[in-house]
Amino acid sequence: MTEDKELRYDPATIEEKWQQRWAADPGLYAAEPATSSKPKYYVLEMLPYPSGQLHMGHVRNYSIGDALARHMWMRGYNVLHPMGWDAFGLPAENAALKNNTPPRQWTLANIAAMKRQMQRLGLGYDWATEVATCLPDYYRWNQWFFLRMVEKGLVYRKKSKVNWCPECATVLANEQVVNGCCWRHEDTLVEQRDLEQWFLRITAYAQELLDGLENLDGWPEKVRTMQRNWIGRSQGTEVDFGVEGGIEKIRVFTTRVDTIFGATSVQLAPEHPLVAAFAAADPRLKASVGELIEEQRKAREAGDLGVIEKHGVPTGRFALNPYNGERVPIWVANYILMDYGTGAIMSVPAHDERDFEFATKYGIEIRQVIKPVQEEDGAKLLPFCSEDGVLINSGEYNGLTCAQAQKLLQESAARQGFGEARVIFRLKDWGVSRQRYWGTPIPMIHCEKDGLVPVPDDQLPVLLPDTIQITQQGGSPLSRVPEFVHTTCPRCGAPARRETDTMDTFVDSSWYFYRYTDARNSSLPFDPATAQYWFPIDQYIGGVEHAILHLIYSRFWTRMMRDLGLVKNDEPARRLFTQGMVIKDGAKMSKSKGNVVSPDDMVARYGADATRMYALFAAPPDRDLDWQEDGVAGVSRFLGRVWRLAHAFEARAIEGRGGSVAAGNPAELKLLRKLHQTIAKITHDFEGRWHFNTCVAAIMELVNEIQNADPQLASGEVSAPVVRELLTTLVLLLAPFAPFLAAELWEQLGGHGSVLRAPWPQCDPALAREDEIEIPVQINGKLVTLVTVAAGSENKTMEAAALADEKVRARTAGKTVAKIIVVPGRAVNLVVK
RNA sequence: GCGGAAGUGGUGAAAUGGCAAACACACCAGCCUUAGGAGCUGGCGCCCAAAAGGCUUGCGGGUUCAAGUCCCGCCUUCCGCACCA
Repeated sequence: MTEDKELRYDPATIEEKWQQRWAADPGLYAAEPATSSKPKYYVLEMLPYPSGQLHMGHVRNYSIGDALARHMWMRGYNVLHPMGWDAFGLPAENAALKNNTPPRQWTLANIAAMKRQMQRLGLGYDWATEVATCLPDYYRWNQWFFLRMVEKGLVYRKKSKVNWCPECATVLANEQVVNGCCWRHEDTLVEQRDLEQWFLRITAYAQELLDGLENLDGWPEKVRTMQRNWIGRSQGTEVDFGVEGGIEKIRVFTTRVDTIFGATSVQLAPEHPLVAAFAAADPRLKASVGELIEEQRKAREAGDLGVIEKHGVPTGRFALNPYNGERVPIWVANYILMDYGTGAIMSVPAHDERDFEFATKYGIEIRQVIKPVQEEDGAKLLPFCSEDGVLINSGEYNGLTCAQAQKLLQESAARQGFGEARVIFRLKDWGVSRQRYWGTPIPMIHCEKDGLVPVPDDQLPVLLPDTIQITQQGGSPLSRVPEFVHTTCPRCGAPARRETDTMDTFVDSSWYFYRYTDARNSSLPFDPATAQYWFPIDQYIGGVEHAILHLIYSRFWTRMMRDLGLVKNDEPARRLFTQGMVIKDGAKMSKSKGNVVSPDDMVARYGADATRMYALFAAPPDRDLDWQEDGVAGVSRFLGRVWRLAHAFEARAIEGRGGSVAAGNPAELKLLRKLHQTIAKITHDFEGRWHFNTCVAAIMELVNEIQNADPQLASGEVSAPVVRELLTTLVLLLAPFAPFLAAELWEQLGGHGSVLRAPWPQCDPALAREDEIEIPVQINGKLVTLVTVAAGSENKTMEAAALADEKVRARTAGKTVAKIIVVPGRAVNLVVK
């Protein structure tokens, strides 16, 4: 192939040209209305936070989604492929402080910059449905949903613990607490404060969210497991212990009521209300409890520093076991959590590891009440925590199995009114209050006379005031905007105050994908019929870091909307794909490590096609991807080869237009066979395996093969129609991965219309089929030689060919062939003695 | 500690239980030259001077005619969860 200036692959020029063409044709990536006769396909990538810069993780995420969307378009689907911005959140306020730029302005500028980057990458989104969650058009529906949930009893207010930085005088999110200190004031310890917070009753759906996971077989097992653990269903019994010399009861939760005759103490969480009551009359107890609370607080802040040493104090009071009246001491312990179960347990050291540890430390009696079914000699007997045993030392329950005893003890408690069977969840209600400016105002009004009054629908949206000075002062910034705060009570008309907290930004992302289906609706969040057409999402793609929060909130929100009659589906997404991280030099890209690769840089050096294609080629999409710039250069060189190949034979390809494609000689057959094998491979991968790395490799193999046949293509041995078929099909196969180059070559080869609407090539199995195959011959499982037989040969033929081989004969001479295994079309193995 | 994923050349990786290392990157040798981040040809797991041959998918067992792939045990790395009663 001769080198020529005009023949040099110049991605910048090509990509610039097509970016402009696509921008001028907004219908290209637009979905058809629900009346379309085509089958629908909704492919969605998680919307980004508009930080102002795409990172490589985004590029990878969107390259996967875009390849899929383009493929589905070519397969004739009505594709919805939208994009938007998760545009509320604290960084905008921090930027405002730092640069004195209003959050709104900062955010919108970032959105514009990132949108440009996406367009530069050639991502095929329908920008007509673009959503930015910080705009009133969007967040008014957050408020609308909030009001609907108020009506349904799914919203309530309660005091709750929050992270509080005394220096900033504001609430911090958990992720803003670093080593127990404020992220902006490294020497300032974060306090736990009780604040009135708004909660959404996600726990009302706990069981349903758990059950729904069973049917989500299009989701990774990993994500389902994480959600199952997060929801944390636990089945057990609540039992009331009496307090000696008092009328109070201590309600404990236990999953092992069968061990209750082994309860030798009752343990209370340091923040249990009864502890405060006991401590009121006992200054020493009060001081000790203060320590326990402090230990728990530290452990909570330390996060993953591990389990703290168990520590407790006796209260000097006694509890009464309701089953037998036994008197056991009441302790307060730092390993009991107030916000799980009832904040109190019965401690059974013989059959619980933690209780065992505690009782050993403090010399509390350890009384065995379960005898293992199989006694193992030598094994340490206690604590014995399995349920595989029978009861002893348990009065009338002796001899029962654990399961039998649990049932009878529950029934007995219910009958006598001191307990009942209970299911509890680890999942807690969703605290959505944020004392921040840049979020959705919570649409409630505080009236002295009427209390909490919802803002009427016709007064929505409650607009976020634009003119606000962001400062480091404490409390909700909105509380310092008088014109926002002062209003009148919708009920009585008296002067009243608006709620000044804003909503957690996870509210925004819980339902944004519904808005895409009807993004400009001004009377409802979206049209239910349109949503019903598009939902559930056929393929959702994003990082596994959202496995819990975003994806569980979304599942909750969908069910909540279902109960409002807005949607019919229970689940938002049929299939979920979690792509791997992009790493460099073995570590996650981060500013502090200085190993960040900028997408702009890659695009400027190698072009968008090469950058995207490398992101798909370097690893299977679900695995972590190690970014190596040499690899991008390699993909760019490959695209250059495609470019030159197409140009070298452009004239012949055009000449071949309309001619009949047939394999008239061995050279043509060889090329067409490879072509159809490649079609089959890539088509198959799009149907589920998604190994786009091997798809790109297959295209490279095809190009290598065509290039090797360069002389035959040039000489005319390969006919013009076959040349055309090879090149145009190559372009079609490339289109989901390198859309710019594909569009350019499609045009140059005289393809009709947009390559995006060209039909995806069909594999002709007859052409793809090899007529001769090489099969391995093994002796006792070890490879000896390869023999060539006709494809589809009988076992007998394969066996004969193997036995006729010289090497085989040499090695079997004088020995007995005991057995011959023929794997049809695959292998022959001789068992020789 | 519990749960999950993974461990294959110098590197990224490939391989429906049937030829381990496809496709690339890097490297080496050569060619070409308009000297480019270009193109072309060839080589490239390990042992052996080479050939012949042998060895090789974290380690150890097993199943099988046949194991990177299935089973059991162990080691390492990464990711979740972690006093949840």
